[in-house]
Amino acid sequence: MTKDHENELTKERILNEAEILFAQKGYKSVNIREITKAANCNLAAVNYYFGSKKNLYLDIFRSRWMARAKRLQEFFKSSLGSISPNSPAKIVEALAYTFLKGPLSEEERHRHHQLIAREMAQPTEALEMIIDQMIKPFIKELSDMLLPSMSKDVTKEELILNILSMFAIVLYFNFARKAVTSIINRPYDSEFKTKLIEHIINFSLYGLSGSQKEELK
Amino acid sequence: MTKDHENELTKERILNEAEILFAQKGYKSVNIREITKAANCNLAAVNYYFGSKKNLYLDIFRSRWMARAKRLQEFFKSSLGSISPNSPAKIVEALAYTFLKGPLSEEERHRHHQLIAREMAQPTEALEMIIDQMIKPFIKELSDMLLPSMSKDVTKEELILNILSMFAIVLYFNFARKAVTSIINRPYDSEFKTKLIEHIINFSLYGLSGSQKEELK
DNA sequence: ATGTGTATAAAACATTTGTTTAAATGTCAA
DNA sequence: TTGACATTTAAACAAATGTTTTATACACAT
Repeated sequence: MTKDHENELTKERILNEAEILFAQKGYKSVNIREITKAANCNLAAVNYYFGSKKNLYLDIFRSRWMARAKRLQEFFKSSLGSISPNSPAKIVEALAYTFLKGPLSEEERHRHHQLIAREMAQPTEALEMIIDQMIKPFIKELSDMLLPSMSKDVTKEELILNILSMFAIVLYFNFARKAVTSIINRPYDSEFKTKLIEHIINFSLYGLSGSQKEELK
Repeated sequence: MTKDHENELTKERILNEAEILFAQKGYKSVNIREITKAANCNLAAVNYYFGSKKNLYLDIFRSRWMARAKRLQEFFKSSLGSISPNSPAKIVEALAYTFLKGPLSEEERHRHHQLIAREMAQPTEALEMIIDQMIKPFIKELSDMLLPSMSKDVTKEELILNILSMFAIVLYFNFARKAVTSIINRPYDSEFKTKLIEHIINFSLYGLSGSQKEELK
């Protein structure tokens, strides 16, 4: 097949299956034979299309992960509407909804957060790209949105720490599902996720005081 | 050397070096040759003392990680003092201090959280043990401490979610250091950690509202 | 000193794994 | 149909890796 006809079926299948496997098991634990087997193609296809296993991994971040992150940010922005300035409550609600329900399927969301969690635990070139091109700009936007509502003596750095803490929670409940379901002792189903969103919004806005007795606050 | 004399030097050295390497690079990315080289012993020593690489990994959790987790919990409890009941503020302060300063060295703390983060992303037998023997009992204790201060309509499950969110933040700032320092654009030094503790306490207690303008709360 | 069990050492082994090669197959334009 | 190029396939390769084996060194009770 010629390039013109763009039969990328094989290449696409490899990207799809490899992403699933890397998310599930991590880079080192996945071998090319199981990728090509899952993608129903020959062993040599990975090196033929991507040059190396390492580069396939990076390509997944370049072509798949980044696109999805962009989708998430677009979804977040459009779900905020055009009313500006937005209250912190609205922003947090939109964030929690976007990253726990939102445009991604359950499997996609899980994959997305598994991959980024692995990168954060053990950074490769991919992390630098993600931080520079996606995370930093997004945090900048969020900072600008939140800043008008913040107390004067809150520094930019403190604001960023607040944003990171929200993401830390979202990340945790997405990538540590096994631990969460085992500790909470209930399945990670749609009903639980609804409770989770409610919790994350409440905790991000008010912390423990959001659950405390009125007279103690 | 006989068993009586307990020359565990080699075995101990292997445990020490292997833990460092597993924390840094993950199970699959560490090979026995680099462990035994770091521990200054023969290649066969791992299989001689531990039977297999897998079992060495599990032994690290059994003998090292669990002991350290216990140390942390003891430190937390003793830093709370015997005054009971404790306010949520006191509890959160003691938690943040214990897990970000506290009894562990910087390297130990980093290792500790790297290992548990990896287990949560990709559970092995170790995670079940950790959850059953350490995390669940600790969460139970914290729940009992916090419950008296909670609003009547807060369920036990919601309380656990609150506790997990606090740990999610602590975990994140400990295991994702590279990402954090890159985003914040400052080194992960003692000064930063002091700010971090302050932030975690404030965010865990009051969320974003702890940084908002008074008139907007 | 001798024998017994422990510990260390070096080498060998069998798999696994990423990559390369070379041949075969397929596609399409001229 | 033919030639040129893209794709697929099977086989081979070299390096890495967990484990086992066999021999040697060591410590200590008898």
